[in-house]
This record gives sequence, C-alpha cells and structure tokens, in this order.
Amino acid sequence: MVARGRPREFDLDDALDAAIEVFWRQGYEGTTLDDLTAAMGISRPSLYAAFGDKEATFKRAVERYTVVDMDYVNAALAQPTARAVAERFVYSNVRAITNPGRPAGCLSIQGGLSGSKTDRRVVEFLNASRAASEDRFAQRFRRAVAEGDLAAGEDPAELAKYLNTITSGLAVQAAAGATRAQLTRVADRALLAFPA
Amino acid sequence: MVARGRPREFDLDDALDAAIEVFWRQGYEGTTLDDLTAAMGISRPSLYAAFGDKEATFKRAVERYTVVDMDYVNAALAQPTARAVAERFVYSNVRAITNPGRPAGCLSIQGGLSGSKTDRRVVEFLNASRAASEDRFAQRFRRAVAEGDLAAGEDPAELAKYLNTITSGLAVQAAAGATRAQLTRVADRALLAFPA
DNA sequence: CTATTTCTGTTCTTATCGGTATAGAAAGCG
DNA sequence: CGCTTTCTATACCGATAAGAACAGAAATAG
Repeated sequence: MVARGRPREFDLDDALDAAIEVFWRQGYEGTTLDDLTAAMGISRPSLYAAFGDKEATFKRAVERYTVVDMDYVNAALAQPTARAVAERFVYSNVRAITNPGRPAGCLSIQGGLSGSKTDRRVVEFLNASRAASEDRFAQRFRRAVAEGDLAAGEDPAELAKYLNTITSGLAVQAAAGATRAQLTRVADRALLAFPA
Repeated sequence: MVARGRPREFDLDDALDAAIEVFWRQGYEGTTLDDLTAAMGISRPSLYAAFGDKEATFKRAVERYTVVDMDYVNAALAQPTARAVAERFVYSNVRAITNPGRPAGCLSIQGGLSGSKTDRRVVEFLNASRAASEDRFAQRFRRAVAEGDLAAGEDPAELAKYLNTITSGLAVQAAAGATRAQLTRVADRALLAFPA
C-alpha cells in the first residue's frame, strides 16, 4: 500500500486518543463535532475523511480504548487461577478508573447508558462491547472449572456477571468522584464473595 | 391557596410520571422537549408554566422518582438489623430495575452519567442525589454499630459505598438487558461479602 | 355581566447540531 | 514540469434544538 496524493498531516491514533478523552468526559450525545475537532486538532472534513461520521469515530475510539486502556483485561485473563483472574481484574480496574490525569470512570459506561431513539445504536454497541468482555471471563472460568481450579458447583457465567457488575458499579462511583482508596476497599469487600 | 384563573387541565404528577419514563429511557440529553410534551400530553407553554425549563422538569421528575419508585429505600432502612437493611435494599433494587412494563435500570443512573459542559449541572445533581442516598445508609450503619448490631471494626461509610456500588452495577446490567433471575444471583453473591 | 387571572395551542426566533460543497495545498507519477 | 490524487480549510446547508410571543379560552371576583 503506497501512499498516494497529499499525505495526512495528523496521526490517526493521536487523533483517536483525543477523541477518547472527549467522549469519555462528555459521553456520545454530549459531544459535538466542534468538541471533537477542537480536541483532535483537525478540521471537520479531515475527520470525516479519516473516520466517517460521528458514530464511526466513536466506535473507532471505543475500539482503541479497549485495546489501549483496557489491556489489563488481557493481563487478568492470563492469570493462572480464577481467583487470581478476579483479583487482578478488579484491582487493575480500580486503578484504571481512578487514573490521575485521565477522566474518572470508564468510557464504556460513560459513553452512553441511554440515549435518544436515533442514538440507540451507540448504546447497543457499548452494551455488546461490555457483554463480549463478560463472555471472555465466563469462558476463562469454564476453563477453570474444567481444570479443577474452580469447584464444579460454581457457575462460570454467573461469576463473570458478578465481576462485570462490580466493575460497572465501581466505574459509576469513580465517575461521581470516589477516590482510589475508597474503591480499593470496596473491591476488597467484593472479592470476599468470589470463590477462593 | 385559592385557585385563580383558568384551571390546569392536566395532573402534575401524571405529567411527571410520563416525564420520568422518557428521561429514564433516553437520558437527559437524549430527551427533547418534543419527546417530553408528546409523552406528557401537554403543550410546550404548559410545561414551561408548570415546571420551568427542561432542567427544572428533569429535577422535578427525579425528585418524584425517588419518592415513588425508590420508596423501597425507606423500607430497607427501616429494617431492624444492618444485615436485613442490606438484603432488603439489594433485593428490592433488583426487583425495581427489572420491573416489567417499566424501563430497565434506574433513572438515577441512566439519566446522565456524563454530559456536555452545559449539562454538567444535571450530572452533578444526579451524583449528589446518589450520594445523599449513600449517606442515609452510612448513617443507618453507624447506628447499627452503636447498637452493637454491627461489629465495632466495621466502617459504616465503607459498607454504604459497597452497597451503592452493587446497586449501581446492577442497574447498569439491567439497562443492558440482564434478567431478574441473573441479577438475583449476582445479588446473592454480593451479599456474601456483607457482615452477617 | 364585565374584568382579571391563568391556562392552552399555534407559531416564531435564535442558536447549534451533524454533515457537505468547494476551492486550494501538498505529495507522487510520468 | 504538468497531471493526478488526496488532504486541508472556509464556508455553507438543512434539520432540529430550547425557549418565547401572542392570541384565544376558561375559570373566579366583583
């Protein structure tokens, strides 16, 4: 793929990083194209040429967010035991949603939990994205049961939904201003209910 | 207070109930005045005369929502022990956020977790509203410690934040389509971590 | 019955939204 | 060097947002 014509003057990932910040802080519906182009440092036609429309830009931003900012999910899933998976997941989640210098909370939650009829697709996209993450944990816990690491009586899907509920709740608290210390204590407690 | 002039042709609470539904489903920013007036069955000037502007209507709706739809909080707080308070709170929360015929989830969460700069006040209003609820539980648990009902080592504020995190997380799951049965099992597990 | 008060519906205003047309600028290709 | 291709910036477009103006309608007060 050889570059033809005038080369793009901005970096796609840099631009997406800026978009991530804005969508994270203001949500999909609360973000205007002027907000986006100002933060990304590009003009409107450049955005449309590079990403498509607002919705496509949002999806690209969320995809990059899951790769860059939620890489800790992969690290958690790679832990040797279900218990270690859960601990690593919850604690690194707390760190991610209370990261100084980044918006508090989680783009996947703040991006849009509800929306107008015309923006319903965006809400469903985020729901599906979180469900996919939950599925990965369910799969990991199925493996743990098969390996004898988790008791046969445990329901992998239920454990995954439990963790997903915890991290969602933590993100809501973080967005409302809860501190890392507070949420760490909440995480400690939540893990009491996870099989040891 | 004697009624003067032409009497209002609609019921304030009926109108607010309709507004609650719309804000609940679509969030503050996703709701237009046309959405509101259509659902409430009144015209635009009637809405403005009765409630003020869109923001004031939202706040009135949230206030009514907390009185009508979150009355279970009072019932929970009135339970005799901290453990009973927690159980009652979490289980009735699950029922409320998966109530058939009503929107899934919780207005206080779906109303707006994030927003544009101009709608920031609404987000903060909701945050404050949830914080106030959390405070009531913290106070209740302080009483429980004083009464010897809770161990002296327990932190009432932390327990309250834990429950608030759980119910917030449950609301997010419900909004994304989780069933009552699923969330009941998550609630069962979450309560394992609450002092018995 | 008249005057006053307050509600109601239609219409209008202003700002801003997402998205686009158009023209110019910067690169590679021959 | 021109020609093609692709980017950039200014300006523009129709649609829609929140909110206000205005006149008519329905009640009470005298």
